Amino acid sequence: MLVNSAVGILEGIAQCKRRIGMAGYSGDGTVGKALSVLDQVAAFGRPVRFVELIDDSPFPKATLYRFVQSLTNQGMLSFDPERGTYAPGVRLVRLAHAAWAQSSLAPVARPFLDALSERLGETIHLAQLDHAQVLYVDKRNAARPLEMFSDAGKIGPAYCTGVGKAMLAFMDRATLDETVEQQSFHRFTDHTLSDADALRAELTKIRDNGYGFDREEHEPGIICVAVPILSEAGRVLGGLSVTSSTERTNLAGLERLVPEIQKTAKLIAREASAWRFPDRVASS
Amino acid sequence: MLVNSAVGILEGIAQCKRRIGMAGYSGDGTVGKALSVLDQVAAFGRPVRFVELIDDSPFPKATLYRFVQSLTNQGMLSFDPERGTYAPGVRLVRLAHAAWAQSSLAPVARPFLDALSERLGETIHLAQLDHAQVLYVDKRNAARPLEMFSDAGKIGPAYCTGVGKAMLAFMDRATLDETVEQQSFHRFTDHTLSDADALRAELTKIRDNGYGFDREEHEPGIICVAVPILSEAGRVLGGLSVTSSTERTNLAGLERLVPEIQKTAKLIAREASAWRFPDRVASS
DNA sequence: TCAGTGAGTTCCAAATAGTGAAACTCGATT
DNA sequence: AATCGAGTTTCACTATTTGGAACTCACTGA
Repeated sequence: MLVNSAVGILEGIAQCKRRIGMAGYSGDGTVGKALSVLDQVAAFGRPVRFVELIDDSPFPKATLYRFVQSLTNQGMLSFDPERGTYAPGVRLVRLAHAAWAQSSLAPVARPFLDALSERLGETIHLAQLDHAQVLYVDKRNAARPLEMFSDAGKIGPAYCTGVGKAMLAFMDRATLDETVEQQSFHRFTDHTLSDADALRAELTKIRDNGYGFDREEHEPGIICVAVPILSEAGRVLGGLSVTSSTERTNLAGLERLVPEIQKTAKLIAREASAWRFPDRVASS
Repeated sequence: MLVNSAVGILEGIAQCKRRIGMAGYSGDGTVGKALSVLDQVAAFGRPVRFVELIDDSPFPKATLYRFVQSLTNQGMLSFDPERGTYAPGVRLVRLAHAAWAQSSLAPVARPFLDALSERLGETIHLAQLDHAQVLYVDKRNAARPLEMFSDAGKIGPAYCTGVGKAMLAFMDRATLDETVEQQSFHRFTDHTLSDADALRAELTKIRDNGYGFDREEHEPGIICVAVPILSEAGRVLGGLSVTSSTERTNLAGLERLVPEIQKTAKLIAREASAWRFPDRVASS
């Protein structure tokens, strides 16, 4: 299921480009621009030369050069002097540790995922939305124990994954519109929903049912069922999915797991809202 | 061993502040300033309110406010509207995945760590230097399989950990001086080396031996033996350590493992150079 | 050996974007 | 109703960023 994530990344870039192309990107001044360079480097998936960056950058040479310098000084990029290449820097790993521990559902959800995994014996994904993409923050694999960053941090398209659609289905209207706008609708398989209308129709069904499927939409032979993780107020916190293959089961088989999955999603949601950091002693 | 890392972080902040205090910090313009805010948020270790940030920030309210806004828009910080708190954002997790895969020793070292772990049955750490601190990029735990970001991304002090000292011992003179300069020499235990001279003497011994110990210097009862991972040119790529407790073994016991550990370090180094791994992890 | 090329780096005047004191909003507290 | 403090916005001032252009340097091929 995650095999195609490289494609997902490429789409991500394509999307970025489009946005950049038109009317000035992100909009957060110098900081936003510099961070877009970080993304660009990360998206290459391999150490990258300065020229490669300049080739499709909205910034003029000198400007890009200074960004890259700054980011390197800051440890956000690491520079290989022998090859003259840049890669995302280790400082990010330190920061991500904090992010994962504080801003992701993963630490809270861990025991529940463990339990669900043990009971179902299938591959489980815990995901959140990062911009318009699905970001996998934890995973349980039937076969082998999870592997560090190799799984967490991966991204995938929102419009054609179970978790993606489950999360989209429960978003508020404004955010949804914005997010749908940014989907690439690349046709991974014959079953991929290929336009916004088809997606919206599907989302309506998912909202009604409370769960949704991935019907080999991302990868042939791979199916999954997913539910949203919702806060008490109804805000989308993340998504939870169980993945299998058409060889091992079918949609009906997955559907039978829904109550179990929903129960886990509820437990995670409850724990997430309960998991308040010690409130500061009111000094007044 | 990692329990005290919060203290390490706090020291890190203290160091930063000192540098900021004098002659304008990092020096990378707006980008550097904004990133220092990111660090500040991450260092709290919990979601943090705007006031808490302003309390010890070198920036005026409005300026800090804009930074926080930009970072939040960019997904580098996530904002909890219910609580009014900021935490490092999930975008970092995505970026770190790329960093970990491309700029760290971890992917390359994985099979060797697995093998060593299986053979020794003790806790193993793989670390690199990030600025003046030890950054753990992978870990094997005797008891349970490693856990995602919960371990990778943690940081610790360089002057009182096995891996830290092993790496320092083999650094070139200039970088070493600079790095020693930045150590806090906080006394975690009675055994902690508490000044630069003691550290330098210890480093000389480690350089001569080719390996070094942590003699309960960071945490009472916790001992470890560590070796550097050196490129063919003799540059420090990282460090590898085996940790245990005084209850289970002693320094002599750990010392017997050295050949095994060194062999693994060599294998990792060879594989890393084969991958033509970037020489320097941190900035120049 | 010497132009030619292209990656990477530096320069500087013009323009933009960042700065920060102060004022304002809004909700909670007295 | 008045006070307080967190968070947000404003705006004149100015420091920073911008980006075209020129430069260095290593490499290539005649």
